[in-house]
Amino acid sequence: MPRLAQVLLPLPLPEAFDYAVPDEMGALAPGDHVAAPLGPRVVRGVVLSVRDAQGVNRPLKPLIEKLDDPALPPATLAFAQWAARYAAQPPGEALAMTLRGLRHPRPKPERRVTATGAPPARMTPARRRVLDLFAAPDAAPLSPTRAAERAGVSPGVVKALVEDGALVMVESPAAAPFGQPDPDFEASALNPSQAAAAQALIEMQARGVFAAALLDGVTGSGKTEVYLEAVACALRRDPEAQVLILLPEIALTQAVLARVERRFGAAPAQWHSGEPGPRRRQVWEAVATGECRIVVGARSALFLPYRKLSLIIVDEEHDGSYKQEEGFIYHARDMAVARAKLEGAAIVLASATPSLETLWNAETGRYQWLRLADRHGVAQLPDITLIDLRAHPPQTGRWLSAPLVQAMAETYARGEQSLLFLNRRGYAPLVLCRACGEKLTSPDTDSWLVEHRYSGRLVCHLTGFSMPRPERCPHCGAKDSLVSIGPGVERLEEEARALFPDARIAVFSSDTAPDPQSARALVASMAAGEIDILVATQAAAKGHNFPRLTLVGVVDADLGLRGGDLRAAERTFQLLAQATGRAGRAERPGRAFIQTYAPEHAVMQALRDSDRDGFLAAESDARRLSGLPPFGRLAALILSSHDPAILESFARDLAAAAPNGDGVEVYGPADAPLALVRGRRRKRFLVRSARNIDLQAYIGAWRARVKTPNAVRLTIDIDPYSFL
DNA sequence: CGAATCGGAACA
DNA sequence: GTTCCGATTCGG
Repeated sequence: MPRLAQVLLPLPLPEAFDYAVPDEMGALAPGDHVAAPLGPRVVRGVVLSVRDAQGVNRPLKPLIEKLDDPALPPATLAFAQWAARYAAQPPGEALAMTLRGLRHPRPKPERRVTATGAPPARMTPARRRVLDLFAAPDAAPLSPTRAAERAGVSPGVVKALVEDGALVMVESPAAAPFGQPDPDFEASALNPSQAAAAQALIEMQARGVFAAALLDGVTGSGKTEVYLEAVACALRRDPEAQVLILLPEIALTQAVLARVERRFGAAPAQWHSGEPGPRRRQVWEAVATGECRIVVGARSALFLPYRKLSLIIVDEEHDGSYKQEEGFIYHARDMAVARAKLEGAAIVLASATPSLETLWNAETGRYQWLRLADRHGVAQLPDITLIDLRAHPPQTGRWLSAPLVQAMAETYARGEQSLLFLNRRGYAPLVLCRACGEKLTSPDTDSWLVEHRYSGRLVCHLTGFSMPRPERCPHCGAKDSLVSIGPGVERLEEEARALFPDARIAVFSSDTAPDPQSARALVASMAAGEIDILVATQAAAKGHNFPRLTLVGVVDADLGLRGGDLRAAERTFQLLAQATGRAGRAERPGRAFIQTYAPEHAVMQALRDSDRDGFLAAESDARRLSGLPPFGRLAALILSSHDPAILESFARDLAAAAPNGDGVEVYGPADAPLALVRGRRRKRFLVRSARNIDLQAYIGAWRARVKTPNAVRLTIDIDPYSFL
């Protein structure tokens, strides 16, 4: 009986394709890679299933060959398909993410030298020192540069010895970019609270089935040590077990990598976009074969082909950068939980400010809730004061109120450090023309141009467009009529300099610290006390310990609350809690001042009282009443087109075609908050449903009722986070 | 995703 | 009538 294979191709096709399996191909199993003909070309595909070709009613093309890449484990394949369905994307898109690491070339073999035993034609002291490196019978080959370094000679000496025949060049496969971890290498001492949490995580894993835990502890409570014990436990329990540690950003990666290496005596594999291609290929293969046991990575590491994934850690689980907003839109934290379920693995979500969704899962008992109460050392939480800007308005063109300036002066006089927090890059968020009132925006886009004084340019933070600050208004041509409206960190720095001319002042934003190295340098200089006043965006809000920092001023606490998306209050609370948490981390007590026009707002009250649980309870009640996540499901449909008329009429057609479903409400179409981006006009629908409704199926049925015109792009965002 | 094909515009 | 280019469609 001829056989037929169902093959998933890593392309945006609506379903898997069937191919005939040539008789001579031999065994073919799900997960195997094959070369399949597609139209005029040959593409890679992955076998989903093989069955007898009975009742096939169309002629099938035969597969070309079986490829010898390591097969995708069943759970990896199942996860890719599940993820695609959840995100309402074609299944091949998820497979494409899984196969991403295979597209890079393997690293070139390393060339190293070793001694042949033959004496060189001529012996010198330098040559002697090189040959001595290989004197021991079990001496390992070294790279030429490393041999020269170790012997303290120039590279030419090594090269000459090779030419002489005393050394020989050997090629060996590139070394793995990770080591084999030893779970007992260097366990850290845990305080009682940490030990109890670690023990709970060990017991959770002992059950050997899917289980989730929330590791909930303020900054400095030592979450990392606790979850590394859980990692050790996973490695110890099963010599083949693999662990994934997910991090929101590359900037954080370095610190965590160092701690993992210290704990297990070996560097973990890294997985993020900054890694060179050949290294990613190596990690991909080692993950698939099971050779690599710990991966520390960004969200895309979730799609790697783990052979035996036993534990997933999601660090800073509340962080918004887990949500991928372009292409394949997904939330890595939520998908990590799904993957753990499919793998029968354990998962630990760690945060000082857990998301409402996670907290709700902890409250309802779906996740085990582990609280780390103790703070490392003697630091205490800062004393928080709300400054009502209606009562203490700064002068025009100034942004710091009198009470905050007073506190800064006291702090400076004591030789202690202040941090001014304003989550706004550049000098001014808006430039407008005094003559004609025109607001300067990016070409074909509604978003304002932000003035950057350091670079002298106007920059669009949305599209990346930038231009020199013009002399004349581009709209009416008036000269010197452009005025900068509102503050950014650069302008705040200017104000701080005017107030404290002798203070050492620095700005910390993604402009002054664009890469991890410069960020580390700034952090080090702050920690060393070389800065008196640091003006910072959220780049500095998390993770750094500044012992001499005793004052945090939040310049515009209301900033995040505007714009009105459903997580605005939650995000503001998380961000400001982290920012104010910077103060007073050592022996000195800290103070935080929060400038706001709405001191009566629940977010501000909760911040003042350090009442996270109270705030979240109130926020959670509000969401329950309105049926928003996590109490209901939410999805966004975003339509965009260069042609406003087609967009308008399609939006109307789509609205009319929305199926009536019990427990589903469709809102829209509405203009997206940024209605025009890069010349494309955008409209949004929002779909809300009860938790028990299959929202993806509803949207699928809806979309099938109307043909999307070619001029319109339709994007589906399940569980939207951004409302732009 | 990428090749093939379609269709309109520009050209001789 | 021919050629060229961008847009659209199709693939098992």
